[in-house]
Amino acid sequence: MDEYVDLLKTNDLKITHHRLAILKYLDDHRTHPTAEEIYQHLKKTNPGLSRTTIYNNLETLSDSHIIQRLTICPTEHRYDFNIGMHHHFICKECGDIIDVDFQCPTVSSIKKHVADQGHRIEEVHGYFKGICKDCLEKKRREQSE
Amino acid sequence: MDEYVDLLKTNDLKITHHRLAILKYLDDHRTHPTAEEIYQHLKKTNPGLSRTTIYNNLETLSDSHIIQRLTICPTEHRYDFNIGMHHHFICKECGDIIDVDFQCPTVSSIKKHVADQGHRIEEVHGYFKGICKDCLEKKRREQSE
DNA sequence: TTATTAAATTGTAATGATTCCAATTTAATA
DNA sequence: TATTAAATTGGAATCATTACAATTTAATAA
Ligand SMILES: [Mn+2]
Ligand SMILES: [Mn+2]
Ligand SMILES: [Zn+2]
Ligand SMILES: [Zn+2]
Repeated sequence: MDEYVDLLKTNDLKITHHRLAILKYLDDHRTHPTAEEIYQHLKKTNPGLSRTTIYNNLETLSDSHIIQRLTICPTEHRYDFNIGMHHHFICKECGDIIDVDFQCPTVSSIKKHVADQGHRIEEVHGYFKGICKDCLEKKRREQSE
Repeated sequence: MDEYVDLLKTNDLKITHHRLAILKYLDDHRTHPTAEEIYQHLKKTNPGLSRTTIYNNLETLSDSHIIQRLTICPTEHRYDFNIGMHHHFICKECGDIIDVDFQCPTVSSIKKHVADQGHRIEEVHGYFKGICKDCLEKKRREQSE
C-alpha cells in the first residue's frame, strides 16, 4: 500500500483514498478493466463515489504514466497497472484482453526508424485481435450438439 | 475503378454507387480518415447521402477485409484502404496517423506464440503514440517567440 | 492545531460517435 | 419486366466520456 503512496508522491499527486483504491484495484485485477468496472466495484465500499472521479483519476494516473490506458476496444478504454512494454490479445467474442508474454526485440529498431523521421514516440502499443481459446472451445461445443 | 467493382464482387457485395465512392475516397486519401470525414466529402456530390450508409458500409467493407478499421484513437475509428500489415504512428497533438514503413520481422514469431496458446489471430495491430515532426517544430517555434 | 489554498470530488448536464429501426428504394436475378 | 434480398434513409436512441460549477479536502505553513 505504501507502494501506491510512493507512486503518487513521486508524481506530485495528492494522496487520496480514491486514488489508492483505484491503484489497488488495478494491481489486483490484471484483466484490463474499464472505468465502469472499477467504478461499480469501488462504489460498493464507498457509496458516495462519483463516476467522474474515476474518469478524472484514470486520466491523471495515465498522464503521469503510473498506469497505462489501452485504446484497443472499439467502444471503451481499458486500463493496465502494468506499464512495461507488452503486447495484448483481444477477443472479438468475449472482449477479454490477455497479456502476450513475448517481448518483441524489433521494437527498438522500429522506434529508431520512426524517431529518425523526426517524430517523438511516447507510447508503444501492439495487439492482436481474434477469438480466444475459451470462445473457440465454446463454439466447437455448440456446433457438435 | 473496375478494381473496386472486383473487390465488391469477390466478396458477394452489391455494387452500389456509395460503396464505390467510399472505396475511391479511401484509395485516394491515405490519411486514415474518419467516417465523418468521408461522409462530409461524399455528401457534396451526393446530397441525399445518409450518414448511416457510411457507417453501414465501413463496417461491411471492414468485415469483408476489403478495408481496415483502425482502433487507435480514443474517440473515433479510422479507416485504411491498405489492408497489408503495417504499423502506424499517431500524433497526440494533431491526431494525424502516419504509416510506419518498417516491416516487423518478429510478428510471425509472436503470432505463433499466441496461436500456440490456443487463440485464433485475425488481425495484427502495432502503433506508436507521440508528437509528430510537424507538431514538434510548431512547438519549438512557439517557444522561441 | 488552525488557516489557507490549490487540487480533488461531486452530480448533473452536455457531447458526440455510433447504433438501432422501420419505411423506402434499389441491384441483381430470372 | 417482376421479384426479392440487400442497401439506403433519417430520425431516435445509446452509451462512454467530458464539461462545468459548487463543494470538499489534502497539503502546507503560521
Ligand atoms: Mn496488459
Ligand atoms: Mn495505414
Ligand atoms: Zn473470448
Ligand atoms: Zn502532429
